[in-house]
Amino acid sequence: MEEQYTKLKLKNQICFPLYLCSKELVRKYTPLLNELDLTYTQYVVMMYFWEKEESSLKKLSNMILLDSGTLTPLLIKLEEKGYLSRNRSSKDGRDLIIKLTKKGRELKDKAVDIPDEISKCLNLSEKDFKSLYMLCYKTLFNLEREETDGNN
Amino acid sequence: MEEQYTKLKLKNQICFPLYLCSKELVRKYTPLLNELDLTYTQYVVMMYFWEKEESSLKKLSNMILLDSGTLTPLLIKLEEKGYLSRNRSSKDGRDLIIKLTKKGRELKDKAVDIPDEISKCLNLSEKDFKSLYMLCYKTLFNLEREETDGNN
DNA sequence: TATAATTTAATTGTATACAATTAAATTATA
DNA sequence: TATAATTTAATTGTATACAATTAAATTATA
Repeated sequence: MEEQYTKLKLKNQICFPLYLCSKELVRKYTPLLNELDLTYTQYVVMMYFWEKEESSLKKLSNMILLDSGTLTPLLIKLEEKGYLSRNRSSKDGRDLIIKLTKKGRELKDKAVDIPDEISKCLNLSEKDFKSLYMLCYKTLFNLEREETDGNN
Repeated sequence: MEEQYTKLKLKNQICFPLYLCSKELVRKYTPLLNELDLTYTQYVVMMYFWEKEESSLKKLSNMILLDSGTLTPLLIKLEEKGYLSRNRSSKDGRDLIIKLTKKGRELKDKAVDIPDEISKCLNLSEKDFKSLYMLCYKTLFNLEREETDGNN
């Protein structure tokens, strides 16, 4: 008859292992990223710019799902480290244009071994890796869809 | 020949969707938990105590993988809200014994619908839910195993 | 048994993360 | 065209999260 509380048990939550997984994985990155003087979120931003070279804050924000409240101070730090530049768009004075600097581009070479190091810690089969990957994106898609869905 | 940087692309990271998934799922909880005057982490702690009624900080810490630096201020807040009590163990003065209060126990009834609300947002099939669940715990196990493994 | 080593929680300092608000610039419209 | 609405980034305030350190209590050992 305790049935009504079953769903509240920690072991029945998906959020809990997801949260732990993400948190502990980020923690694995920390010692590797310390050598590049980056935090995990800064690393995500740098990965974005290693691919894109240049982007507005808005585009970055939409891609990595972090708002200006998080990104503005973080980007200022990356600018201070010399990895990025921040300038207003001449076309639209509201937009902030962020560019990878030479120093930022060079950092990529120092980061190149990190994915393999992490893979070793993860120790997942190709099949499991792909399943987890797909399920995360599927879940993310479902969660984001609700956002714009309105109230149905 | 760009091969060496392939693994650094955001779309090839598992950490990134995991991190987004966890973050966005936590964000789904926020409006529901606001009604109970809880944050997500506070909710996790309360779920733990709804099952256990009583625990030391050490046991809680081992279970939810958060250290005293995070938990001490959080538990103080939950104590101030009247959901938990905090007292030193009489057996071992280093241990902190945390107990669910009557008010904390009553909060459980207000939380009982949250799991279903979240399930709706997640919108995963039984099969996908179970896969994601297992993969998260498997990954978590692998990540934690490394911790005690030493350096092999 | 006195001291060293260990264990446990608390504290300190830094870095997100985000809701809510503010400020500036642009676009839409009366 | 002047004003209202919208868009964008920055700011403010609160709450984690964690590494490193400190302080108190207990346990191990010389």
